[in-house]
Amino acid sequence: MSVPEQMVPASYVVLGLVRIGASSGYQIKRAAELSVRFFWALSPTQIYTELKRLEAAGLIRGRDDPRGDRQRRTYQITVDGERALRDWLLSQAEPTVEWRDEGLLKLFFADVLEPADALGAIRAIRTRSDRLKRRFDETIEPAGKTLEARGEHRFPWITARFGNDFHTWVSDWCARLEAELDNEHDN
Amino acid sequence: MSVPEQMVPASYVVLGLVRIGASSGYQIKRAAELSVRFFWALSPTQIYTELKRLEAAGLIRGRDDPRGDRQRRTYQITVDGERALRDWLLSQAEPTVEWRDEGLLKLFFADVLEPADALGAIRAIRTRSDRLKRRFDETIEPAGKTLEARGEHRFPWITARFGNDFHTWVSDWCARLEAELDNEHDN
DNA sequence: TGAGCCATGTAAACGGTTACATGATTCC
DNA sequence: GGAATCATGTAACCGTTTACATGGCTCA
Repeated sequence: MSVPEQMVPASYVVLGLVRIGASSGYQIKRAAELSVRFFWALSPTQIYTELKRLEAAGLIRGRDDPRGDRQRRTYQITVDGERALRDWLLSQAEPTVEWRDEGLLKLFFADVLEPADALGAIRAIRTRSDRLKRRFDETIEPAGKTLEARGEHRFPWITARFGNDFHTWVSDWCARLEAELDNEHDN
Repeated sequence: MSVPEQMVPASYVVLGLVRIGASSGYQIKRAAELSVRFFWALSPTQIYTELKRLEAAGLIRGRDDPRGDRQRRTYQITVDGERALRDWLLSQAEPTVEWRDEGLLKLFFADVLEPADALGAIRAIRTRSDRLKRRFDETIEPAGKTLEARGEHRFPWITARFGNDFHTWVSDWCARLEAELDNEHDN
């Protein structure tokens, strides 16, 4: 207990998902897929190693909880874990952000291309956001809404709305730029 | 030449920046800081190793070009390099995107906090975007505008406007949400 | 009976960052 | 004379992904 342990944001994702009800590694994997994966991706490998580290640090407590002959280990957050989660949530340092977008990279270098192909670079970003927006409409927002309707948590839905609104905004921004450049070409 | 070599997006950033006029590693570092760094960060280490790899692959050609006694190596893109850059720009695969945002993560878990502290999580995202928007206003957009005014490239400016508009949008989205939640609290 | 999901991991590789080192030039 | 900038790198580490492996359960 009170083992300091180096915590990275991914640690808090796993800790937080255990806190709000995902008890096994597999459940965390599925919950992440329906929620945080668009602004913090987690691989199964990472989830299982993080669970072991959190348990060693005393922030979660695990027990073997098989379903028939199928092995399973479930976890719950400890008092130390609650405190660690709150401390992180309340920490005043500017939250880190990292964005790696091949689409914007291609847009940046689009001067190298013919005008028609440069337009393709914009369209690629728009198409991608349209696809991702559909994911938010069809699965991520409904999942958040269900939680909210059950009176459990509201911020998962709010965050899903952010993702949805963001992709709508990107799509519109691209459409406006395409129209602008199209117009030039016609003159 | 025509060495296939494994190219990652970072390779194309370096190749592209050489293409549009940054000739030495240090110049690439500075150019990246004023342009692509917000949607694809590059460390100096990466730049110098990437330059060597690109040269070994025949995509750029380098020569020692010291300034006085101060060493310097400058590069220019080759015909193979031009083709590799165009092939990447024209590739039809959906452009990759990766977003890791500690701010949205904290928002997602904000149910754990008191309403007043949850509001702090939103404000943190807004404050960060306000700061980044200032960076776009003060340095990144002007740098792109200068290029455009000189009739060299227009897409660096367009991309800078995307970044600027994006942070404006995020800030507004957060302000609306804060107002919404504030209103609840008053009732 | 076989596909798909539930469930948990290990080993190796990968892309990228941090810390550090060196030395010249410019400009106040 | 000293700080800031120009200029290039190496070694070690870090977080994450990919590929792979194992096996049980569910349901058409």
